[in-house]
Formats: sequence, C-alpha cells, structure tokens
Amino acid sequence: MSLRISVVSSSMDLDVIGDWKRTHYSVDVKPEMDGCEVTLFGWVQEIRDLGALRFIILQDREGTIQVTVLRKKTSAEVLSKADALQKRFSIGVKGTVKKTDITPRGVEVIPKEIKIFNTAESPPIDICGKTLAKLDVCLDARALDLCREENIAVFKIQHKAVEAVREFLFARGFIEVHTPRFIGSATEGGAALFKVDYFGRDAFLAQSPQLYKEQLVMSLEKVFEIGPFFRAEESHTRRHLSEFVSIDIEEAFADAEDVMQLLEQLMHYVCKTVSEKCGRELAVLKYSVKVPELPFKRLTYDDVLEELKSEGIVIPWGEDIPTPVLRTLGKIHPYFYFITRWPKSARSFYIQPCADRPELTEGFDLMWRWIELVSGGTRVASKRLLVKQLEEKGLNPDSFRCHLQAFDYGMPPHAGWAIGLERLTMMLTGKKNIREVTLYPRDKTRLTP
RNA sequence: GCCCUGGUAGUAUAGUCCGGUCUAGUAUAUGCGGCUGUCGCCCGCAGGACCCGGGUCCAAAUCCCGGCCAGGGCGCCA
Repeated sequence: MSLRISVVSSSMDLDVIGDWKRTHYSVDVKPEMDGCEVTLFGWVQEIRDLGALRFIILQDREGTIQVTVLRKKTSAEVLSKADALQKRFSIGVKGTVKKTDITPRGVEVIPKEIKIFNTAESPPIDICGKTLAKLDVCLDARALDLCREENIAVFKIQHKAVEAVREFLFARGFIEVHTPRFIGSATEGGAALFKVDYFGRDAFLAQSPQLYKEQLVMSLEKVFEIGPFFRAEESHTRRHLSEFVSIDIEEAFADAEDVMQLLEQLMHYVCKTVSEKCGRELAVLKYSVKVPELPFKRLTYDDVLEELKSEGIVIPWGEDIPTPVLRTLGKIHPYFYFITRWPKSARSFYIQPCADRPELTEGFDLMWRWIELVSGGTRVASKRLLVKQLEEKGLNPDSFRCHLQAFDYGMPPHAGWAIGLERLTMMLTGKKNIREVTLYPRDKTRLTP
C-alpha cells in the first residue's frame, strides 16, 4: 500500500470556535422555527453553485441541512467565507431559519456568520453515494468512509441494539462484567488463538469469556459481558473476523430452555427497539426490521436432518451442518429458529449431555436465515463429567486446573449463550458483509487502518 | 489453506473472447469559466489510468507463465 502523506500548507486563516455553542443538530431545525437564529456545526457535504446563488449542504451526525447564500443580499465577509468552502471543510454557521416550500425539508438557513474550523483535501472516495467505491477501497479510507450517511446509520443502529441489550439484561438482574483478554494457556480447544509476548512469556488473546463467565455464576449468579474476542482462524468469508464483539451471558440455576426464552425475548426487544427508534436510519439503508413473533421455532438436530432428507440432502448423523446446507435451511426457515439437541460430537466439552439421550447435548444455536447468530446451552456443572468430556475431546484436564478448581466449591447448574454483535448488526441493517458493520475490521489480510 | 473470478485516471466502469486508427471511450470527482432556487443542478474547457515481473510476437491493456492484491465460494470456526 502506498501511503502518501500530503501536508498542504493552506493560506487560509482558520477560525476558532470561540464562544459559539451548537444550538441544534441539522435535523432539529424545523419550519416552525422560521425567523429563529441557530448555530450549527458540521461539515460541508456538497456545494451547488448557481452563480448568484450558492447552496451549501451542511452535514452533521444527525443529517443535513441546506445553507443558502444569496450573493446580492449577503455581506462581503460571509460571502468570502462561503466562496472559500469546499467539500469536507469543518464549519460553523450562525444564521436565521427560513421556512420555504422549495427545499424537501421545508427549511433552509440564511447565514449571518460562517466559521471555517478546518479545510479538507478532495476526498479519495465519493461520500455522497454517486460513484460508490468498492468495500476494500472504502475500508482503506475508513475514517472518511464512516462519514457517509449510510455508515453513520449502520453504527447508530448497532448502538441502539447494544443499548437495548444492556437495558434488557440490567432489568433482569444481570451484572455486567469484564473478564481478561490475556490468557495464560491455549486451552479452550476449538478456535486457533493469537499468541502474544507477555513480559517474555507466551500469552494468548482470549477467544471467548466462556470459562470465566462460568466461574462467575458461583458468585454473581447472572452475568453478561460485551467485548472483543479474537480468533486466529484463516477464514475468508463474509461473516468471520479475526476480532469480533461478543455479547455473552451466563446464568446460575438455569438450563438451556431458560436461557433460550431469555434470548428470544431479548431478540424481540432488540428488533422492536430498532424498528421503532431507528426509522430514519433504516430509511437511509432502505431496510426494515421485522419484529419476530414468540416463541421462535425450535427444531432439534434430528428434525433438521429429517427435513433435509426430504430436500434430498443427507448429512451423516453426528456431523456439523455444512455452510451450503445451512443456506438451504435458511430458505426453508427465512427468519429466526433454534436448532437444539446437537450431538455431542458437534459441541464443546463444556456442554451438558441430555439426560434422556447421552449422545445428544443441551446445546443450541439460534439461526437467522442461514447465519448462526447465537450459540449456547446448558453447561456441565459436575467436575467429574467435565473432566471426562475434556478427555473425550482429546484435551488435557491438567491444563484446565485453574478452571476446574472452581468446580470444587459448589458450582451451580447454569446455562448461557453468546451473540455475535456484528452478525446481529448484519441482521438489523441488511448488510451482507460483516466488514461493513465493523468500524475497523480485522481479518487475515487487513490490519490497517 | 483450497477453488473460481477479477485488477484500466481519485472513484466507478467500457475495451480483453477474436493482438493492430486505443492517439485507451464514458460517468463521477478535481481545476478553471459561465449560470437566480438547486437538491444526482446544468453548460463549456482542461488535466488525469492499462497491478508488478518475465515470455510469445513485426506488434500486447488484450495471449502465456510467475507474483502480489481484491471479490465470491468452500474448509476451519462463532
């Protein structure tokens, strides 16, 4: 990548913010404020110059508003500022709201004073959406790319979703916790871990908070964590990242069915909140979020295999369901559905076997179409069983000594799950590549910006 | 890691099959000029590109080989 650092010495005198305070965001300027004076801050999104008339579209994080400069009726000072403006200049405008029928929003602002806080180069990508650059090019200029209304909409929706999750879990007595990202040994099995140098010792970046959140149910009982985790898999897909955000919960004295009910209620609440409160953002994305009906379908692994058989697809019992088959399944069940009672061979060592059929587990996935959104289950609370299952998976119980110790002191029955936040955001925004819903995505080849 | 497809101005694309008026077309962006109601404003002018290396050939953006990068799929994984 060629990184050209250009420093243009602008001859322009920049303004200081002084005692100016924002009175309104762009979208809060309404026709009924006709005649009021407002102070707006933001960036020049677009300029349309008709000669005696210059339209400046001011953008802030909430939207845009038109600033109209009538050449004949404007002071020389304002005019010289208005003429100097270019795309992405950071500006402040003090002016009068004018009600009008000519703009789509019914308002424009007639400037009395303009401040230029910073100038800008001509942007390397089109942020107005006329000639949209490809994802890779956008990501290379991510800070600028994030100024696009569509991207602002994506991350405001994600913010609302996270807010709704916290609100929901707090209301049900869950305590938010923070477990370590540095871990001492690569033990959990499953995903490959990133190795880091920890004061001369080998350490690893955590792939999940699984073991810690289980330990915490014996003290805090109901916990959740929202944070980044790391997988060193060489995945090259639209739905995998090396660094992703997980929404993890663990609950004492609960089983899979309890946490599945919690989960479907949470999904309902998140969808409802986003569809009700993010109307403007969803409109920008030309997408809508359907509020799901409860309860979600619960298909057992055996049900799924039967169903696939009638589609002419045969999966050997005990095997995981391959991606192309999940796509087929997603067409049959085009919204939320659980897959429950997975075979032991397809689940982790910490998942509780079914009492009635020990070759099955109380593990489940929550699917959204063909994408695995959430994974969870009843956990093993018995140390003896846990050790047995570790051995069955070819893992060494010795390297789990610290974790297993917790099970000596009254580990309660417990269950939990983990939602992939980015996958949840894909579901809420209709985006088809996980990189689009990640501020600064990390994958096998991308480490910058 | 494997398979498929691709890489042309800042951005997005046409041209590549079938090598030759390609002096590389278009849109948008940029710069300059013009325009009194734009909202993908409009009009005129200007500058700006064939991923890198090797090969075939009289001749390569175009064909062949290698590399790098990207997109999609698979696997791994959540």
